Amino acid sequence: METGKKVRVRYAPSPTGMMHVGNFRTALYNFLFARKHKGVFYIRIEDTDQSRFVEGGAENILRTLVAMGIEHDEGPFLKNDHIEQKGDFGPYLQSQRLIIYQQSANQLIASGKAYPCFCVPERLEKLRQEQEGAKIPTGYDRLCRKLGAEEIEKRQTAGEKFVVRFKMPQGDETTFEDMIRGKISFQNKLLDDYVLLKSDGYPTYHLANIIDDYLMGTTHVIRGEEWLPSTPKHVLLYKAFDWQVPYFAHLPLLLNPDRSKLSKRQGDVAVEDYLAKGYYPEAVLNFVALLGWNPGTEQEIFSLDDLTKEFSIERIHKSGAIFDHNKLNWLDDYYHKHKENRWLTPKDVDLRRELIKEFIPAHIISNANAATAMLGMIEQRLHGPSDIPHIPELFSFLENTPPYDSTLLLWKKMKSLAEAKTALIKIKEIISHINENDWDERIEIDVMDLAQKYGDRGAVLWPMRVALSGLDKSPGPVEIAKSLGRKETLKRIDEAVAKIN
RNA sequence: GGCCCCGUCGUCUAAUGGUUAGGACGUCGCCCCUUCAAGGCGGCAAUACGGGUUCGAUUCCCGUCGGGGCUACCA
Repeated sequence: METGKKVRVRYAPSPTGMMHVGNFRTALYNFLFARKHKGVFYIRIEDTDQSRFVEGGAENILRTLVAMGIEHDEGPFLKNDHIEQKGDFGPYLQSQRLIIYQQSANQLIASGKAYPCFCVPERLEKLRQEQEGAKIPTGYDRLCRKLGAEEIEKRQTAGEKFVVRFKMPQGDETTFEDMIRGKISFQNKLLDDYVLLKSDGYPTYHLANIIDDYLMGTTHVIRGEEWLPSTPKHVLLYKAFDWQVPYFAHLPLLLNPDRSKLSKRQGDVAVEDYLAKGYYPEAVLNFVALLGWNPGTEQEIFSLDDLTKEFSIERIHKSGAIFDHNKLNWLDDYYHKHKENRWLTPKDVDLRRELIKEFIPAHIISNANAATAMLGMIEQRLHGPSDIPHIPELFSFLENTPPYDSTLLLWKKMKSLAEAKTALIKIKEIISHINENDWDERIEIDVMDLAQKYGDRGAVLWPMRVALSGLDKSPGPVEIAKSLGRKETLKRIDEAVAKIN
């Protein structure tokens, strides 16, 4: 690593809507790297594509970062839902820096390292099709590179639209050192005269990114692997400006189960989606941090502080990692059971519980005790937030007993249904004496007491459970009775008794 | 097609020349037990393939195969 120079890294999202989990991981690793080296972590918004502008996109990203507990030192911040900027290298929104890019592009033209190109999109499209048809590599044919100063001026004054292209040096090769992958080189002759400035006056990513990384003092560029192929273009641009090239680290991609780049279409990809579903931010962060990196120990649970202490760029992997929901669910469940280890979610706030509440039937919600019991029962048996939408199917027996055969009421150690009937009648007798107000506390004591006296607990508990749920597999009978309330419980037992004749 | 990157259980990964190739998730089985779930215990499961280098390769080199990314006036 460079000696003496203070580390400055950034997260530079394009505000196109939601925050992709892969982008979140990039932000997290940058954050961790900065903290680890006592450097600066700043945010820059790369809003140079007018066609992809999304109202509120930048605000949304900032909000998500706050929700995930990732704090930056410089850049845009949200105050009362409005963006304000902090730091000495601003503005941090590229749309506010247009003049800088334009001047830089002109400077490159003046020094002969870039040139205006008047080729219209239609020509470029046709060219590309011809190249594909001829099965030769696609790319700009450098037609406008040959234009003389006179013609350029003539066409510009005539008001012809143009872009500015980089004059790619021919021959030789460009090599750079990636902190994760080592030395990588590309042949210059295979590189395109790519566009720096678009005809609408906005810069492309390549131009704006390099200028800003330089002007904002970026020491290390930590970004996704999808940028690896364009890195030589970036290196050459730095050199054209005679600027020092920063260190690069290209992170392995997050993958779909089929190993393609993690994308919408194959499930949720936005951090906001997971948060909205009731996942704990700690679980998402812990999970994502371990995709492509680990400290080499057998530790699985990491707080943000742990990560800050342990993180090292040397231990980042080279190959992509599949986003496996099973492990995310397991981690989420861990944080659900170990509130004390959560560092972000207020201990008394439980989004997951709020989401489950929405599935409790109206007639139950009016009975506070029953509602609490049902909530607890459902909560305990879910395998993760992804189960929440399936509550209606999973717990449909709470609404209505599914049709079931009376033989299901027969406990495996019983000889005849008459025994089951007797047991049910005894259960009914006992619990019908319980006062509505004492229901919650007495039901368990009385039922278990009866089961104990029977000598064979199953002889009481099995028929009761089936009577209440209509299922061969379900939560315990007492749990269900509490969730159902006194009236419904008695009704279902009566129905079961009536089935046996 | 061209360029670049990658390749340890199904998944996330540990082990960078010498391990019975370790852990976690999932899965399967057992125990517990009123069913299920939970919990406890245990099992199955991997170095892509072929050549080298070496006394010895998961580890270093080459090739093959496989996967992915990029190939825009998007980032």
